[in-house]
Amino acid sequence: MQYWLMKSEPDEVSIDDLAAAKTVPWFGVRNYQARNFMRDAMRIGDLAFFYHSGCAEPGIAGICEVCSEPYPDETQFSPASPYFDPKSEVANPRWLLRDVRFAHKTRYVPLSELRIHPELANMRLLARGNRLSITPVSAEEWAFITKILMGL
DNA sequence: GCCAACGTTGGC
DNA sequence: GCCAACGTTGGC
Repeated sequence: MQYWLMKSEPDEVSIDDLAAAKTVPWFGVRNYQARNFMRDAMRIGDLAFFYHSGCAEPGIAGICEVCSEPYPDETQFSPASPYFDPKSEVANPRWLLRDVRFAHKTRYVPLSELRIHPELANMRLLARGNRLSITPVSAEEWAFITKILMGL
């Protein structure tokens, strides 16, 4: 069992959108490292913090659960999509994704609050220059953040 | 809108 | 395989 943090722009898919849809494909990832996490490292049942990025106050908005095996991201083949990749072939898709299922909406924990805690100093999300949209979360970090969520 | 940091591309 | 140029991410 591995833990993750997955970034989504709330204008595109927010935690409320996920709650309404129950399950969504994690489309639009166009970074090989993030793709490899989805393709190779994730397992069904893994839990992830659902993080709002690219908004006024970025932060953790909820928890979701990985609920499918990897399969091709349809948007890579759709010329109308901003995620269209003309170099990807249907027979050999470049971009794979997994479905995630809504688990909980949590208290909103802003990035600025995460940065305060020395316990989270080594969190991948907080590393200087980090741009990965999917990052692993250690069991210790997961437990600490979960405690923060319940404690306040 | 700015810009630091990083990833990708492509010429050599 | 190097690396400069370019594009993107994402916080501020």
